[in-house]
Amino acid sequence: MTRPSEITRDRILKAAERLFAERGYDATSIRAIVARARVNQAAINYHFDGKEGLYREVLRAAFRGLTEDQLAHAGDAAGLPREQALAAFIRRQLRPLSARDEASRHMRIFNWETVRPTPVFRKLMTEEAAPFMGLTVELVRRFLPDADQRSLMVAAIWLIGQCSVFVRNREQLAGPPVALELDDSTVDWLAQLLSRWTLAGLAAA
Amino acid sequence: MTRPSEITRDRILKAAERLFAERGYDATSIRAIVARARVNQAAINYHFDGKEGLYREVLRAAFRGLTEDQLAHAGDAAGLPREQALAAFIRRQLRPLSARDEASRHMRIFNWETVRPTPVFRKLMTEEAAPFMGLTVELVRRFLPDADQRSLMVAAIWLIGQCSVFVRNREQLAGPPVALELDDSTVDWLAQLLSRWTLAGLAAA
DNA sequence: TCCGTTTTCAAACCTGCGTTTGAAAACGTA
DNA sequence: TACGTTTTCAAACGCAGGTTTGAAAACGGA
Repeated sequence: MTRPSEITRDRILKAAERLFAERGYDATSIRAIVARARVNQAAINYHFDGKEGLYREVLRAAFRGLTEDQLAHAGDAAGLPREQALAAFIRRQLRPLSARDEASRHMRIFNWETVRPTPVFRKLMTEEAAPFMGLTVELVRRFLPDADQRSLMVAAIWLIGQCSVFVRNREQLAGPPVALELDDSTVDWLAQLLSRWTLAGLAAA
Repeated sequence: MTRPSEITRDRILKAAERLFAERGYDATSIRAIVARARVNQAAINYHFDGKEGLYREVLRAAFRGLTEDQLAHAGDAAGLPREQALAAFIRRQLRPLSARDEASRHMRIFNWETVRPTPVFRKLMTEEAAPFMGLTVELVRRFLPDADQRSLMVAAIWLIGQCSVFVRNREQLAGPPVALELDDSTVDWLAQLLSRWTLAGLAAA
C-alpha cells in the first residue's frame, strides 16, 4: 500500500477523481491530471493503460462510495418505522449537498454520466445497480404494498429524483434567485420538507 | 429567409443543435457539424464568429423553444382549477418524453448545462428564466397560499424536479430494469401519477 | 552486492481541434 | 451589364490532445 508505485497510482486516482468530477471526461486532459498529481505523464498509461482505463477505475470507486454509504444502512431501515426509514433515506441521499466532500464529487461524476452514459458506465450500472435499486424499491413497497412492479419502479425513481434535483443543481440553488444556504441545518430542513411531501405523495398513491 | 446565406446559417444551426444535444459542447467538433450540415468549415466562423458563438445561438433557440411551450399556456392555467392547472403543467413538462422530437433535443442541451453551466448559459438563465420560474411559483402558490418565499421557491423546484427526473433519464427508463414504454398513453399515465403525488405532497406542506 | 524486474522520466510522435487566410464565386443593385 | 459587396471554399496554421518510446532510475529478492 505504501510502496512507491502504489503511491503514484493513488495520487493519480485522487487527482483524476477531482478533475473528472469538476470538468467531465472530455474536458479533462491527461496533462492536467498529471500536473495535479505531480507525476510523469506516461504514468497514466503505465498504471491504467490509458485515459479510459483510468476513468473506469475512478467510476468504480465513485459508484462504490455512493452506494456503500446507502447500503451500509439498509439493515437499520428494516428495524425502523417506515416513516423514519424514509426520512433517513432522504437525508442520506442529500448528503452530497452538505459539503464539498467526497460524496459530492462522486455525485458529480455520476451526473456527467446521466446526460450521456459511456459504455463503461452502462456496464457498471447493469452489473451493480441492482442492490441499491432493490433497497429503494423495498422502501417504497412499505408504503405501496399492493402496487404492481411497474408502479413500484416508478415510485422508486420518483423518490430518488426528489433528492437528486437538489443535489444536481446544488450550485445553482446556492445563487439567486433561490439563494439557499447549504449548511447542515438547511439540509436537515430540506430533508424534512421532502420527507413530508414524499410521504404524502406515496400515501395518495 | 430563403436567401442562400440564410439557408447556410439555418443548416448549420440545425446540425449543431442535433450534435450539441447528442454529445455536448466539448465532444462536438466543428468538423462534425459542417459535415452534417454539408457546408464549408469556415462558414461557422463567418456566420457565428466561432464555435462558441454558434453554441450561444443554439442555446438561445433551445431555451426559447422550451419555455415558449410552457409560457404560451400560462394564460389558460389561470382559468383552470388549480388541480387541473397542475396536471396540465406536468403533462407539458413531460412532453420531451413522448418522442424524439425537437423538445427532446432542447431538453438534452439543457441537461448538459446542469452538470457544469457554461458562462453563456448562466447569463441566459439570469436574464430570461424569470418568467418561467414566476409561472411555476404562481402555480405552487395556489396550493401554499401562506408559504414564505423560500418555501415557494423550493416547492417550485421540487415540482420541476418531479418531471425532470423522468425526462432526464428517459433513455435509461426505456431499458431494463424499469423498461417503461414511452408511448403517449404511458406518458399520460405517468403524468397522472405524478399529478396525484405532487398534489398530495403540496397539500401536506 | 548483484541483477533482473518494475517504475519513472523527458522527449517526441501523430492526430484532431478551432481558427485564419486569400482567392474564387455568387449575389444584388445601379 | 458592370461593380462593389457578400458568401463560399480549399488549404494551411498553430496548438493541445493522448499515446509511444527508449533509456535512466529505483526496487527487491538471491
